[in-house]
Amino acid sequence: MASKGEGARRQRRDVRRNMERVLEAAQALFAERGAEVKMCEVAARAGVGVGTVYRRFPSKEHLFAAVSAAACADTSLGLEQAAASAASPAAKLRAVIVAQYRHSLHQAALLERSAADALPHESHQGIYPTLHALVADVIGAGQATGAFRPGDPALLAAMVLELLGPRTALRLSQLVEGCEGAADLVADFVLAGLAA
Amino acid sequence: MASKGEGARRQRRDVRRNMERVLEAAQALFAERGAEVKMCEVAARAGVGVGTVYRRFPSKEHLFAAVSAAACADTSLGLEQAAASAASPAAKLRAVIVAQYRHSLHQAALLERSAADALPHESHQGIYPTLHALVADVIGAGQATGAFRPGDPALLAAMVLELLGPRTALRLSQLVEGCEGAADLVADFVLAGLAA
Amino acid sequence: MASKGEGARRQRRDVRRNMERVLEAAQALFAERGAEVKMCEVAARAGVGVGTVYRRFPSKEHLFAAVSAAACADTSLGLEQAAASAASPAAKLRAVIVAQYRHSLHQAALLERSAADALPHESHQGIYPTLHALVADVIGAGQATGAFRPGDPALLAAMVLELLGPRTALRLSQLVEGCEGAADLVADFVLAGLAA
Amino acid sequence: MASKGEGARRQRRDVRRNMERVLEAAQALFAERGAEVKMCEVAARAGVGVGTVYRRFPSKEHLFAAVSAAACADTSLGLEQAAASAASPAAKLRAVIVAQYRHSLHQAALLERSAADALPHESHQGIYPTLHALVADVIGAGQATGAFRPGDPALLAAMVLELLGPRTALRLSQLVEGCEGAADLVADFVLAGLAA
DNA sequence: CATGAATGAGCCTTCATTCAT
DNA sequence: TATGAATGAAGGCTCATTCAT
Repeated sequence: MASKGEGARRQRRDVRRNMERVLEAAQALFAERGAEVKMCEVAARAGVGVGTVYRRFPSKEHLFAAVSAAACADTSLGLEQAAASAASPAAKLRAVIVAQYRHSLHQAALLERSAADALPHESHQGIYPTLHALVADVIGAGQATGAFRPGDPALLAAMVLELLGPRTALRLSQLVEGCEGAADLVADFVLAGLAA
Repeated sequence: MASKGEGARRQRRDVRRNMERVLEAAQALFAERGAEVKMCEVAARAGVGVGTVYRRFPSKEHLFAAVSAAACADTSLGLEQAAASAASPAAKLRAVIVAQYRHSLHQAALLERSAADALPHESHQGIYPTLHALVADVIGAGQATGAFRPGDPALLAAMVLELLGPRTALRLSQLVEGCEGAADLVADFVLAGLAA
Repeated sequence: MASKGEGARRQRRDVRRNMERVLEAAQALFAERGAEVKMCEVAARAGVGVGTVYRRFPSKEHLFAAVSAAACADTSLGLEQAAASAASPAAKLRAVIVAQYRHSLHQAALLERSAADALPHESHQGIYPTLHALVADVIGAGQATGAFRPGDPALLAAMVLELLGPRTALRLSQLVEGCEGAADLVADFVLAGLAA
Repeated sequence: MASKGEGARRQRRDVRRNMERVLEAAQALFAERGAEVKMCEVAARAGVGVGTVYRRFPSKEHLFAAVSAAACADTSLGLEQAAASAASPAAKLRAVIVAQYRHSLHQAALLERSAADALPHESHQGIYPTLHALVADVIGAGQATGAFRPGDPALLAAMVLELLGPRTALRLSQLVEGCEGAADLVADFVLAGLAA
């Protein structure tokens, strides 16, 4: 009995480990090549059989959604912290941009809005709703302090968000050799564009 | 002889019409749903058989490239004209943005950078090289007149380009109900971001 | 009226010319590459449209059969003449072999027994029945004169025929650089094999 | 653990059985009708889905090559043994002919020279090079002992080979009701044809 | 009659998903 | 529970055949 409990516990640990490896593998591959990766590739990279992948995730779309959601949760947290760590709206905005760029580099394909397309019905919306709300809030706050020029915060935020997509982060980071530089460049531009 | 010439001429007209319908269908479908559309869908939408599509375009990739190239040529022309029609760098930039937004709405998926991915070899690069050069020139000119702040024009142009993608145009246009408004919004933002 | 008659006559001549060109083209292509040639290739080589080919030959199989039959008729004639032109059975046999080899070189794929397979139902049997009868007769005659060893002439002829196929002719001719040499080689061998 | 090992072993046996059935099916169909058989026919005859066929053989050509290679290996072995089992050149030659005829009956289309055509690149050449070398050697040996008449052994062997093709074997065997008789007939003829 | 564009059935191949072991 | 072989629907492409001009 004891040994069976042992075995069960160990097995449960293996199960969790397997699931983690699947998620890691999927995350890496989806980030690299988007939705075109084959399920058996994910399985192979995770070192498990396809069946094991399907045991946890009923379909490719579900796997994609799960990976995507995990990436979002991760990123969301970083964004909140970044926003909280700065005082002025301008500084908050810059911090958010930097945080977003930092996360983007490893998740380009995943964070794309199009990612959500993969699971149209019961899907989550990616980080963009969160990010949009955050940026709009900061812009509103900045307008209240007179630091930013007037205008519909939601609209301005939507525009700023266009500069915060993962592909954008990727491309600009390649031009400046580093995501810090890219984030700074964009932050300068955005702050100038919003300045009163 | 005369009747033969007649027939040939008429036939050639029909053929051209068919080809145009194929291109239109492909353009519409690719723009909507990217490269995932099925060839038989294109054929069906054009009102022809698959064979007819393959008669002009040896493969799906060729069709995609053709549609893409056509869209680019079209857009490029509009961009040149827009740039030429304005005097000051700021006005040029605004005109370019408006022109790009106008074209983007019907070609979202096609103008995407990713479009080029579909035909890796011997493929054209989309309008982005052209657009980038154009914007960088304008920015350089603006810096020369002291209208724009200093900074690497190529880099600044790259950043501005991120706001000129077809998906961006699409999304912002939906928020403001109209591509004119979206283009103005972006132009205001960009000009403010670049102002000296 | 007269001119119409003129036109009709001329037209009929054109028609015949077209048909001949189609047959020539088909003969050349089928001989080179067997049944895998495309109908449009035949048409192109003949300098006509596909429709014209189909006007004369209801299907690819019919065209193949026609070409094949023509080749057979041609060859058959040559074989009869060859047999008639020699006195002794041995000389006849040699003459037949030479004649067959001469014709084979331009009709390899066509003369194949497999050619008949293409049109299983209403098809002709190629030259092989004719050739077999001819050879069997000659062998029988040779046995009657004591020049050849005894044995079922039909069976011996069947065996000899295996050395007279177009592919065989082709291959041996390539080894000896010339169909004359190949035919002689085979004739020597066959005559020795049949000698009393 | 034990049960897992059991399962794995049993599964591996099933897998092998499936592969064998695929090969058998392919061998039978290719032998009957050449390269024109459809992959789904092979699959159906093997009692599996198409996917299963493609799991082992990346393409139709690969399958064809595999079947062909297997047939060749099989035949080659038999030929070597036949040659080794006889003492005099004449006996060797007869043994080789018999062996070749025996194998041919079930592999007509596969052993054809044309088989190699299916996979132009990296392909094997069928048994014919082997068989040719073998026969040429035997002929050379026979000439050395004075049993066979003089002449280029390679050339003579090429001619003899024309009587050893699978189609020939098939046809002659049908005439004499049995491959033994056919082989004897051919052997008698060949030995007479080569006799000094 | 000639033409060749159009047709579409059918083939090869891929890959998400299932299920026997 | 893990495995990965098996499945088969579906997509890209070809080519014999038809038919409007």
